[in-house]
Amino acid sequence: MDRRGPTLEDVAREAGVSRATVSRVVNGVRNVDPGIQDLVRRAIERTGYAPNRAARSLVTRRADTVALLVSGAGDAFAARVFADPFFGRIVSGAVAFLRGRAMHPVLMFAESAPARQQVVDYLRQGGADGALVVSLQAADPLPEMLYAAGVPVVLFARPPEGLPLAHVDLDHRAGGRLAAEHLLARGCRHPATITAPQDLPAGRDRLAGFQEALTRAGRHGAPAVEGGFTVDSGAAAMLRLLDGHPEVDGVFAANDLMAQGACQVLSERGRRVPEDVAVVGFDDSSVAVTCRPPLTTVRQPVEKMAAAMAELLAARLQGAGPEPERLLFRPELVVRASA
Amino acid sequence: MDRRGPTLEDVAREAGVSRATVSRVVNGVRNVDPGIQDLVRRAIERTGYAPNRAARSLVTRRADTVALLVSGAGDAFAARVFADPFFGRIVSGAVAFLRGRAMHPVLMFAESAPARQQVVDYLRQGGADGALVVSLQAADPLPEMLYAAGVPVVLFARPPEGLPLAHVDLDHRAGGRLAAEHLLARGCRHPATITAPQDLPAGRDRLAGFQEALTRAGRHGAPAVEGGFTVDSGAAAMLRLLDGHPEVDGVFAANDLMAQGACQVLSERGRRVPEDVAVVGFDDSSVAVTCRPPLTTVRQPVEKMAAAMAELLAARLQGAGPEPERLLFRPELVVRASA
DNA sequence: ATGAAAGCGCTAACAC
DNA sequence: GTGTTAGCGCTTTCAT
Repeated sequence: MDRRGPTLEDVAREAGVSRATVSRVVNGVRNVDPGIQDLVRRAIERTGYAPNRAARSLVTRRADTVALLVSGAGDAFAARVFADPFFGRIVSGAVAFLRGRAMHPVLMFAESAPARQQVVDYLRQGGADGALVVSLQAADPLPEMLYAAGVPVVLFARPPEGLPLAHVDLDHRAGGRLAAEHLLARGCRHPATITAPQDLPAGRDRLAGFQEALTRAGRHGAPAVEGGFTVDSGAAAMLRLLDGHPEVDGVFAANDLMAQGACQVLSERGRRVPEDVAVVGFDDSSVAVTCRPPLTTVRQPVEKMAAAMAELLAARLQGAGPEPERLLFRPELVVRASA
Repeated sequence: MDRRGPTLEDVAREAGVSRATVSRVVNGVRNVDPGIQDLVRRAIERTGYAPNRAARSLVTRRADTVALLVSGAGDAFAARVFADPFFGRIVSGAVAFLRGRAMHPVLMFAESAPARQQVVDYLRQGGADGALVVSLQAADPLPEMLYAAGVPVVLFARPPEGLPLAHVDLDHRAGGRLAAEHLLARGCRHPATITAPQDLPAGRDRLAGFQEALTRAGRHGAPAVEGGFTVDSGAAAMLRLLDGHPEVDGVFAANDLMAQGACQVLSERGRRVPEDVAVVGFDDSSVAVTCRPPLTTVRQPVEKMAAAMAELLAARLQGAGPEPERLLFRPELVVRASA
């Protein structure tokens, strides 16, 4: 268990120079004679030297690590997160940016009060220099905790009211409009919607945008049933919609999983998609492709957004002004078979 | 950006004791007067002290962090990983064990050569004390690299030939047998299989177990087509099976995604599942539930296995003998509608 | 039971 | 261009 390896001192001795010189070579500082650089590099090779992170970060006050926090609640939280390709896209985007910046991305989960506390402690103790956080619940205490701890943070989605935190977000309202406009353009006369949980600002915005576009087209009061982002909740909502409004010929589901649930119910009830009822999803997740029929859906530029988060954080860590920034992204419609 | 907080020294001054005493309180060492403990705790409260990880780990030579490495290759690797609930279960299991052990789990991806190198460096530099690794490709260089770097490692699945690394694994052969026996018990007379990639030991074992059970029952030479773990590959394999062996009335797919693909093709070809063709999957992933019909499938006790991995690693870090251990787990059959 | 003091391995002034 | 040196904040003997 004694993994103590060679130190700078050892390399210095081996190369016949001082610790400082080796340090300069390791950190790529100029002002080192090319010949000596070579000497040192060979000594590093021979000794198998690897710098000690702890020692380095003790003096630089940086961990060169950023935490990617996925926050939410509930049992089997990780299982749910991993069932949703959405997070994969966020991770891909963030990781892509951080690599090459010599910043190690580490993913952590904050699914319960103790887990949250551990994560906050980890950051307060300097385990990472800052955090990118993706929050799944409306009233998530994590952003506030991180803010209070003075940890540099960038959020995916709007921060809770009153918290001045940097963030990136989608123009959800525009997304809702996109869906409505597409359904109308296809000739739907009785559009309805399966909404996201309405305690989420994003959920309210998608609904508002949808209604706004309908209103603008002279249609009022489209039926709306609230779902819970899962396939089952989408199926249940579709059943209620069908029972209460059998004339429905177009449905906007606030995410793809619910859209899939809706499609299943429709097909069980003998309604063809899209001929009898057109369905539009949201997210362009992988189920949009595997769903039968493949889903027409509103796509968020998630990777770009995640990369932007990472960039915002990096800038902040470099000492850019502390004013929290905000970046808003535009959704686009991906047309497939379902609408 | 200067997040320098209060130090042990500050707390000591505030409490009117020495650094050493504060350190003892923080680390829960006995032999500290209860009155003084209180004093110190209050001082910590007042100052908002948080120990500095770097300083601590510099002296203890431990990061109190373990890396959860997901290794594989390809574009949008993270996206693929996040589409598969399997990883969620691994993460859940490992995280559940590590919490409460005061070990921070950090998830990292090694999807390309540079990423692999970064991850290995991170560990060599003491960013984490050890690694739990889940490898997705047959010839993954990561385990070997970690072994060479002297990093304590526990693998999910069998290590490459000749590498003496601790690991947990499923008895895949038993899984294949379970599937075959179930199909036979249902009365299938013409069972076939869609296999996992045969360069994976697990893939070979599942097939071998399947064939073994059939042979034992007096049935030889069941048709087998190799798939690639995806829905599409399962669909393609099912097509080939149907074309070459129209009499097939039972299919064992080596994972649930392929089973789903098979079900889709069967239904498109007018075969009812399970009446005309029974289908058994593998993994008991979330698609097993959402699939129509829901899949009968071979379940791995993934959470238990992951927790065991973490436990093995923890033991190793505590200085347990360096002989790599191996733990083999038994699969079980989950019966749903498809077979 | 508590304190004093010696480093852990590294970077960054500061001399030369 | 290179070496010397002073810490970074903490744990841990060793005295007391």
